[in-house]
Amino acid sequence: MPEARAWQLVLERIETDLLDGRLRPGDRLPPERELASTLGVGRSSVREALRVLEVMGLIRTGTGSGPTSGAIIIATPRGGMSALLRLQVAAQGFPLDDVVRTRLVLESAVIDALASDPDRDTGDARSVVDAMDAADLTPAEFLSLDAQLHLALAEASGNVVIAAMMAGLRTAIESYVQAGAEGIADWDAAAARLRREHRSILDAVDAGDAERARTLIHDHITGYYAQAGLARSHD
Amino acid sequence: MPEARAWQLVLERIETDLLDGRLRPGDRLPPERELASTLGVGRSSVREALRVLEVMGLIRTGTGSGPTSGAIIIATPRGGMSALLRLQVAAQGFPLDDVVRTRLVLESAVIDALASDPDRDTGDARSVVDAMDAADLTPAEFLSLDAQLHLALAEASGNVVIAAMMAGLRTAIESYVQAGAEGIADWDAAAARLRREHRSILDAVDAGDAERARTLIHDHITGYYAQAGLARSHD
DNA sequence: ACGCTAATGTGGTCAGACCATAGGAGGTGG
DNA sequence: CCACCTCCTATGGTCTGACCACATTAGCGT
Repeated sequence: MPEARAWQLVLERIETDLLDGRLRPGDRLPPERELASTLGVGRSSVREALRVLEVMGLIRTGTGSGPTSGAIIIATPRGGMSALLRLQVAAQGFPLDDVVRTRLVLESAVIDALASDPDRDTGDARSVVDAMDAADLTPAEFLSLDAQLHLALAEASGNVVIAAMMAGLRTAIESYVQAGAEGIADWDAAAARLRREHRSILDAVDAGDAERARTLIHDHITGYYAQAGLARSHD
Repeated sequence: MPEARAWQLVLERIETDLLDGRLRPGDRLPPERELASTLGVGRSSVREALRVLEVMGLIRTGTGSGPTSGAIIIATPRGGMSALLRLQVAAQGFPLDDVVRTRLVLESAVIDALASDPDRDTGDARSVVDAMDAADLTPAEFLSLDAQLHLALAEASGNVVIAAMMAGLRTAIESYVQAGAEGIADWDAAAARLRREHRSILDAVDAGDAERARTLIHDHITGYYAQAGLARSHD
């Protein structure tokens, strides 16, 4: 039954080491050659496993010598989630429509949690909104700040899983959002509207009006996708 | 500027081929050796990229000859999402608590969507609930069916992104759920309660009572985690 | 004590070899 | 002509060994 492929063995070993606490964030993995001989597999198999961990955001690899070299546990979930969602959308495993709807669900949850949390800190989000007032922003720059804003809100809600998913969903549809922006006739008017909506949402959140904030964010997102020609016939 | 590492080049090539429609689900990738020579990289670099795609659920590889051999685009997001979330939880990138809260958000959204959809089909979910009535189920079997039930609901809602995320979140905390079950003193009573709650939820959904269904699913999940000793102090 | 240089440790990559497997081609016997 | 068996071929899976690039460190010479 030794069906397990060599690289899976490496992956499993590292996973159990993580679960059992033998490996913790910040730790360095053994050198590839050592891992290979320890586990009785070839170095190429070790590398395949490490590559997976790297793309998933669990490790960072560095050449050379010293404390920053080798494979280090970092556990930054953003990159991995983005890569996964982007590739799945590209491969048509995730319909664009479902991505947008999922974003709507998560965004609503974030806004709801924030508005209901008396200890909320929307300072970062306010800063981004202020930065979006600059008059000479290109659509690309504006949309980049928009992504930052929504991400800042997700982070302020304190749920790293949701924040990672939001970042990933946004990345996955980034090129489509970009393309949609170019199809908007009066960009300045659209941007002005988005600015107003952002402030309204933040005001509702800071006022603790969860219901109003939820409605606003819903309309904000569906409105944009409708205008950019990305939405289907859903609510 | 040829900073890109060889395997990233392979990954990018495949991604752009997907985005441009040169590769579609069901298609076969060129053989590893051919890809390597085409892109001017070594075969091991190609393999590292393919390994990433495989773990993310984009391709399936098969040895031998014929139409089922080679790397085939499949785009089944479940496996990739599960692997990512499981590893991130193991590496402490995702706190268990946030995973549970995210599950709550998604599950509520699923139930809400189902209850509000006049064309809903909860037949699969009903079947699983019926199967859970078997008297001689071990806790492990019972929990496995429970996972199936929640997944069936997610699928019935028609959003594959949410379904994949739910499956992944469940996988990520599977071992903890399992451990929690063993710590429950009166398992039979707990299981009976879960059965009742499942039926109540399905009844509310089929009755189109979204609000009641939402409340029930919330209490269902938080109740279990509280009993299994997995929950923190949140609502 | 300082500064340059060589050695060392590490990931990144490639080339080549071999194995296991699955299908197909082609021969062989009925 | 067909059925079966055998060998060939294409493919992924793995290992080994060899380089390279890079960053640190040890050691040497002044």
